[in-house]
Amino acid sequence: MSEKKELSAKYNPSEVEDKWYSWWLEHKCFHSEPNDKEPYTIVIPPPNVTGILHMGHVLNNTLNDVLIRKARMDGKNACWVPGTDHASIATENKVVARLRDKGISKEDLTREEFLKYAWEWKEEHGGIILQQLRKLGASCDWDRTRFTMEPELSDAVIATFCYFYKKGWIYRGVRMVNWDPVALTAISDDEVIHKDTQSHFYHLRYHISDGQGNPTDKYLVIATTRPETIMADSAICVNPADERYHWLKGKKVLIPLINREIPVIEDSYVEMDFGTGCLKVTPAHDAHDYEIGLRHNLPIINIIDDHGRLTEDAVILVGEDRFEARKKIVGMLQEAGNLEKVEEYTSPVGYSERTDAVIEPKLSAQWFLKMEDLAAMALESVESGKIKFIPDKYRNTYRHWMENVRDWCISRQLWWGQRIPAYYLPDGQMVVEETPEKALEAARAIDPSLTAADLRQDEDVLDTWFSSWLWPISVFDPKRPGHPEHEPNKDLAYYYPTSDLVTAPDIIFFWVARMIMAGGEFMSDIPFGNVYFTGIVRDKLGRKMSKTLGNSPDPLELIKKYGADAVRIGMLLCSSAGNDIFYDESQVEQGRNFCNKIWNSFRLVKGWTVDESLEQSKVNSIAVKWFENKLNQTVAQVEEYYSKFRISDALMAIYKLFWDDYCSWYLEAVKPAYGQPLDKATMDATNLFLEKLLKMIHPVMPFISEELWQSLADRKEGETIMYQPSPVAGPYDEKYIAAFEVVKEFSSGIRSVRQQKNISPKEPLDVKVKGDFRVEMIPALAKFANTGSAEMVNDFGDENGVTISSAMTVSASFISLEGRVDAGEEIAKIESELARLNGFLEGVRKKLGNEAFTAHAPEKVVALERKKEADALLKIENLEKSLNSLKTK
RNA sequence: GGAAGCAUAGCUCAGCUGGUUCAGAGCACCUGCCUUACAAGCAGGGGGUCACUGGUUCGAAUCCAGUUGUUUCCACCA
Repeated sequence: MSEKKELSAKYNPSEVEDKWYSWWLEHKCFHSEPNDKEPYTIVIPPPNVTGILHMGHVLNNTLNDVLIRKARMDGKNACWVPGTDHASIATENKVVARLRDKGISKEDLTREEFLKYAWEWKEEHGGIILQQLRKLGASCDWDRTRFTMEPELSDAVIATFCYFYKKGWIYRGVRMVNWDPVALTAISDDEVIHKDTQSHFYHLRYHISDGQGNPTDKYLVIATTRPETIMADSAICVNPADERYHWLKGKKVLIPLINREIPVIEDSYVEMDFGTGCLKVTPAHDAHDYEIGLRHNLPIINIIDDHGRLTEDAVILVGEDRFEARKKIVGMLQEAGNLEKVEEYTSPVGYSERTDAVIEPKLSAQWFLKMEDLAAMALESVESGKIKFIPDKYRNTYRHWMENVRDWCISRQLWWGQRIPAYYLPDGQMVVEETPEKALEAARAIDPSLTAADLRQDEDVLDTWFSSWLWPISVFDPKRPGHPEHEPNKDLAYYYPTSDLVTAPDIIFFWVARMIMAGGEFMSDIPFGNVYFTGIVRDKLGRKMSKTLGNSPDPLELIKKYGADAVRIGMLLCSSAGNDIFYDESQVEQGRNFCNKIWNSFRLVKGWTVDESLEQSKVNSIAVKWFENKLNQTVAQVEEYYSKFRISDALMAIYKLFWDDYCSWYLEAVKPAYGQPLDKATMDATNLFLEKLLKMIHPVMPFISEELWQSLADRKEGETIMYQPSPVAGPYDEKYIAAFEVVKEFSSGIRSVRQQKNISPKEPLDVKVKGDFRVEMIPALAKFANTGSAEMVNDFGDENGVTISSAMTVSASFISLEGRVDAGEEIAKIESELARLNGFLEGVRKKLGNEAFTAHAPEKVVALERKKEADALLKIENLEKSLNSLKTK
């Protein structure tokens, strides 16, 4: 890597990124094996196998990579396990859509044929996202890549199902589920999104029956948004306290159009002041109605099929789509005189998160996992502080959910996923076993005459989260889930529990909580120590990034344009934990500029020559000493930020250290005149500083740091910055740093005077300094501000022969510039400063004069006030002298 | 409807157990500069009643209450 090449004035990331990523892979830099070091483990939140990298992934994986690279440099055995999720609904949808394009309908295929297509498609298109992560610089241990549906992990899922079934926690039940008529599956409550939807409120007349099934003139009015379901009505319900409807007691009414007779019942569920106070009860198509139906033993009449079409049982409009049927039935009701009025109405309607179809409440047989005990344990893990959430506020959300948890519907009516290992005997009995062989064995224990062909396996597959919740365990040892008696293998014993989890808050229940449950159940231990919740990436206007809005940039394009390091910086700069990220390309631009700055600082130093005979100048010695202190101070600060997961603060501290302190002050201080050599001590110090700085930026900017680190010195074969120890914070002298700060401020002040007075930076200025200013710092001031003579004086004023024409103060130091300025202007300036100071002094004195203050406030605070008073007095005194000397001129 | 969080410069956010880190940072902005590392740069500069109203306190951006705005989560009325 040491070929001498002219370095370009601009950093070119694309040249170095691929080079180093392949180099890292070649040298197995990302691979981890258990050893005697402390492990640091992260499992990736597995992206959908068919997913494409978006900005959310960029944020999440950048944070993961920063943590893992930092841990690696801190000497831990860092292991980041990558992988993908089979995402049953999303993937099956994609496969179905793909087949449709080919003119093939899922219904025409057998399960086996469909799965063959799905696997083919997965092999072809799956895992693209993992390739994309490499572009970002993710240092995953690719040898450990897992897929939630690979055979071993599927076995783990099946074993887990059997385990809980045998424990009695998995049961089959008829429940009102959220049916997605497009995906043709039930989805969990959490996957339903309620959106306010503009619809209509139809007021319908139900005539009272004469007892013979004939309508009378009397009628009641119900209000509904779903008139197409009236054929499924089982009753009309009113509140027993509603006096308006007491006359209805014991009456029967007729369903319009089909004239079926249904009873009027009473239930306090009905709100008297909502709608008309009469509710049509449709147990098959509404969750609440179902509950009422159960209470009152009402028949369940299902008139909507899986596709959302009306069935034979509807009597009318058979075969029509539910929304078509709604339109038509409204016309029919109107014609029949049953439509009293129609109101505009906005109500929340459930949509499928995956397909955006309107959810149809549907009664069906589903599998459930009891949550009570699992949730109690998972809640305790967080409440007790064993697992920390960052930011802490998510504990509230978590607690609320855990205390109100409902049983988990784990079955999905899909093919892509782990098929439920329940086998039905011809007589309807059921056995649950891990393999068909074991199932047959169990079945034969019931009926010895049975053969494999007699058993019918359940058609449903398991919810994808039922495999993801095992992830922190199964990626290491898939034999453990479902078999807590199985001795953990070497990997699991070493890497579990993992260290930190970085994920988005919207899957806190889907995934985070359930991993905690699985960990507790199968490992008797938490799955991770810290959970860092990222925000949601939004655009500048605060909108969620989405495909339909087209406001989501393609991360790969960004990487191509700005470089991966720049994209990482851009993402991190605006990401405090748990807050949403307002993404703006200008942040990535800032990242790119930073890369370029680093690059050029390297170019500068690289161009210097050393003259070993040269003594180190005073300026250089000051600069080296100062920067060493400053560096140590910043390292300590950065470590503290990391320990609190304040990644963007850590980055900003490093950014300022590199750019402001190192480039703008340190390098400017030691920079030799053009073509001049540098002394060896300073050169060595500079290289050492650069080396430390590169190590500090490596976790956030892996590529440029490796590139420059490799060219900074001759490296041994296979050496990489990835495994260099993080800089350790040495002691630092805060007073020295503060003294240098005064130099910086005076330098800025003098530059400012130059600009105002149009004095060229090349023209030396004479200055006098008084006060706390450290004499030894004068050479630094001279270099920064180009002072001709700079000397310390005891006092300003004519008696010392010093003419004051411009004065400034920094802390308790004063500086004067001679004969450069208009006296009137200076007088005005000083007078306004005096006024400000006197006001300040007055405030301080008032405070000190307040007995309540001096009596109650801690001594330290009072002392501080007294110091403020003294400092102000000193400043005032000096300014007044300056003023006098100006006025006497 | 229930719960939680947030409100500080044009933007994004720091500001820990009230007091020199108290009004900050980065970006953006304005003014000079193509000064031999970098115009993706350098130097300088302006900008905020800390949402509002009360309270506690010697002292409040910070603690308490209320108001307004906002975000998220949960539940959902047919």
